[in-house]
Amino acid sequence: MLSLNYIREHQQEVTDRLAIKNFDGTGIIGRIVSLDDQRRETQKRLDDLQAQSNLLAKEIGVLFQSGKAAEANQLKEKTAEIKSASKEIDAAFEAIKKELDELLVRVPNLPHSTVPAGKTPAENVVMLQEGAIVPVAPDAVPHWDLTTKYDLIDFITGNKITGAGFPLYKGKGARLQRALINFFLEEALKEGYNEVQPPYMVNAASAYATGQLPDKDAQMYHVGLDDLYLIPTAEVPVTNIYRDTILKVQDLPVKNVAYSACFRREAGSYGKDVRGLNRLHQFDKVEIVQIASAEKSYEVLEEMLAYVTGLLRKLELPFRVLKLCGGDMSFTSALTYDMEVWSSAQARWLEVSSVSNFETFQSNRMKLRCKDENGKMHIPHTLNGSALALPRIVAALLENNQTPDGINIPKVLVPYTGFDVIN
RNA sequence: GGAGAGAUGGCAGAGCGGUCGAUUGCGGCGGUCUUGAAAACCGUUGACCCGCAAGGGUCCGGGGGUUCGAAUCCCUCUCUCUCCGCCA
Repeated sequence: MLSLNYIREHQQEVTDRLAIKNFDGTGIIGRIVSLDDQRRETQKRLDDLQAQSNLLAKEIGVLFQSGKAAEANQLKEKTAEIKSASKEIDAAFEAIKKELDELLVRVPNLPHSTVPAGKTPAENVVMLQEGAIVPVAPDAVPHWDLTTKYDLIDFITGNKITGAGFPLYKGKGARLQRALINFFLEEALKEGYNEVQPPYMVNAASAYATGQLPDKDAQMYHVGLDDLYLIPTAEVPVTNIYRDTILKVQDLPVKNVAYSACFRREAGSYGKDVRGLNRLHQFDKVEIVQIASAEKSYEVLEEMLAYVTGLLRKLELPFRVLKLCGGDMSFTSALTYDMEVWSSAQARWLEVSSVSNFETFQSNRMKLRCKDENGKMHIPHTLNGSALALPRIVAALLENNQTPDGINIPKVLVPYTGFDVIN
């Protein structure tokens, strides 16, 4: 979330920048500032009463100990008055704080100054496009036919076991998944990331901290009996490692990588978007997460971007990099790059990665801070990116590499798959 | 799932109704000594909120209660440990 002080001191700027994200902040920002004014004033009154009461309690203690019970009892009456007065003010104080918190967590992050305005994905800016988009043979088929032809993925049985969006990977399909996960993890290790295996369910506090709650609660699966959420991405548990912690500034940047299954309800999706592997309720992803100093975070973002595009090159996939426009950015992000690969048989771009800088938005929510050599506190920036999400990579690999004799596996993956062709 | 014990500062660990934000040890930081280091010795060392400051307030797992006053008493939740049961 945004810091209250920043909102107070830059009301107009905040409202203007939120507008780039298509968020109308005119009402809510004013309300937040006025609530904060009330909060400060109420707290002052409460603190003063409390100070009086503390003083009296001490006096009473001294009187009792020196045997002056009558005087002590006289003072007690005074404290009763203070008590009932502070009770009322305290109730008001709590109500103010509650409303303030509820509003504050609903304000999106501010977009970086370079974020282009725009309302729809069509207004995202193409930063880079690489790899030849070679037209495939006229008889090329989309991946959902290839997975059936080579018995790689059984959507029907997945449907029976669970429902739509929960595919069953089989044989070389399953092995290809495992190979990709290993490849992505090994590459991240070479890049200096520390591997972690996080829980796949998180509590509400964690989901709030990274910004999935309260904004996107309908996107997550919720386990009602235990009040836990299935993770929509490893970002949630991995970033929450650092919730309520104080890092040393010299330990930055912190670089973690995690493989996890991801679960998303994807309510409202339909049509060609959900065909085959294009959009699933359960999918696999390797996620990189960094915590960096405010000064370095945009360098780190570029470095993460370069790392992800490097993976796509190694997989020999044509790709492009988009800088998201305000309207297409997530609630939490200050700047996001999306990576898309070309899916030849569908003749469309598929998003396979999204790398973002959240600046202090998540750090503020989760009370993540770092201390410098002089003991001064700073708020570090959090960043993350998919490196990479599997299903659409698989879709593109299958479609782009299909030949009449089978599907060729990129050289770099062969040590991981143990086979170089699917036929 | 059953029985018991516990949750205090970076860590260990006192405190069990009043001057305790908290003894002490370790660790960290600064210094003395030393050619340098170690050892020894001295000092220092939590976070948050309001305030220009002085200062005030809050925090001893979370929430609630008793009391003039709670780290200390009561209730409740969560978590941890030990034993038993079950089990990948």
